[in-house]
Amino acid sequence: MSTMIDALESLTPVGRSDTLAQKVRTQLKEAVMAGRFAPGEKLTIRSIAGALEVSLTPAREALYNLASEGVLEMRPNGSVYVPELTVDRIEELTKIRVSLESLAAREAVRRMTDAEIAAIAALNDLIIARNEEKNYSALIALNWQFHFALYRASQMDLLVRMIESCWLMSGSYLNVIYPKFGEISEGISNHQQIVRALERRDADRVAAAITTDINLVADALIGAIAHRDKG
Amino acid sequence: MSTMIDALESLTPVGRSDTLAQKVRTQLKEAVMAGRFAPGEKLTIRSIAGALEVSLTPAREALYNLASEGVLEMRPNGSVYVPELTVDRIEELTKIRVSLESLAAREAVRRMTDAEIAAIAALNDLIIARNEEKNYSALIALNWQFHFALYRASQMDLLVRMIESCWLMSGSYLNVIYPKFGEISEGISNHQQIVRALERRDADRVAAAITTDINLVADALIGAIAHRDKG
DNA sequence: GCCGAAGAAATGATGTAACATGCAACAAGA
DNA sequence: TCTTGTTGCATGTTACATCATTTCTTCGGC
Repeated sequence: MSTMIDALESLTPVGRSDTLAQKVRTQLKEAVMAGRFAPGEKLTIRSIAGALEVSLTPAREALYNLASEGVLEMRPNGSVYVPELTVDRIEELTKIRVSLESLAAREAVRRMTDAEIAAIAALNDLIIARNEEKNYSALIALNWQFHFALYRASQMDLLVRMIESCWLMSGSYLNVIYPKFGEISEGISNHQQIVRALERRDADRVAAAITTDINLVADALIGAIAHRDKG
Repeated sequence: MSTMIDALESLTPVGRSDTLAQKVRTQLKEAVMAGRFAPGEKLTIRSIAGALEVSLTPAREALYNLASEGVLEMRPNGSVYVPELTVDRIEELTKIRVSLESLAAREAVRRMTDAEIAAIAALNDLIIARNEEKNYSALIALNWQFHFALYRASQMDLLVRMIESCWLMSGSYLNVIYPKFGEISEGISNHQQIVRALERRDADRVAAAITTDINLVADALIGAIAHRDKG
């Protein structure tokens, strides 16, 4: 009997084929985060519908959904644009992220199991490995997993959703700085600090290290923009 | 000639009538915040479309928009529900609000002009007056204006939007506690503290008073829920 | 009386057409 | 040449028809 239950539990939920709107949303999100759209580019409902070969309805829904999430920008006439990359915007986002992610980290420390901490430490080892291999696309994905494994441990769903929004909003910029940022040893050593502080369950140090992490990324981004605007 | 120009200048821009979707959104939002829907109630696209006499398209857009904002809750099958009022949810929202609104308040203190501070003080005087008159619906509206006049002074648009989301999410609960809460003198005296701290441009005290304000509301809400679940 | 299957109703998802609005190129007149 | 009015296209908005899925109802058998 127990084997049956195990078998059942091992089953992965049937690939609930997403709705078209969700598929469009996913594709758009990935395209934006990969920087495949030019900042300021106008995304019309019909152009998206045409490119992805769906009708206006799901295209519109995906577009407006991402706009309400802040990943895209909606102007008063209803047109949707790819947000511009400005220093002010990054600085604002950074302050918000520090605030929200520190909170999540502190709550996570209180509720985290040893197993969860070990899982995060393991993720960090993978990150170090990928960094040495200079496999930056894998590194970005692992970095996401590392941080959100921590935040999810806070057991605050709303908070995690808000942090995800922030990451999506800044995500389009991340690819601007890799691989440059990955090569900075500070980022890696700071991740080590997060893990160590977690193992000691020192909420203050975890929050401080998270803050450092966010600021390192922000500095790299602002540097990249300054470089771009100059050259 | 000058009279003609004066005539033009006297014209007021025509009130750009909102789209149907926006009107539906507004009505739904207000209904939710006024507590006119039962917690857990299912809101179908067709029922909304029928009640407001619009087609499915704007009804659907408004519903999904509010869901993505967290005001309403979307289940995996696409159905939209009015969120339940739980202690956990309120506690989570409270922590997030403290985090975000403290940040906004601190930034606001740094950038606020004397005129803006005076405007907020004036709003507070109005709040006191409405409270004495026991005009609680006006009080709720003024309280909103008071807080957001402060937050907007931070000049952080993204942050203000996020705070608005939090207020919308907790807004449906506010009417549960008024007028009970309004009669608590702590809320009023604490507002005084916010104004005083602003006038001294003491960021720490402003943030502390804001935190107190949020926690007072949260306590009142949790008390109301406990009372409801008991009786 | 309880359970389950077949059918019916409700509901969400999608496509398509018609409509309204805004914008830009273009033409006519001063 | 500059201004202004016009026209056509691009685009968002809304309604409606249709399909697929979920959910409810009902009825028959155990």
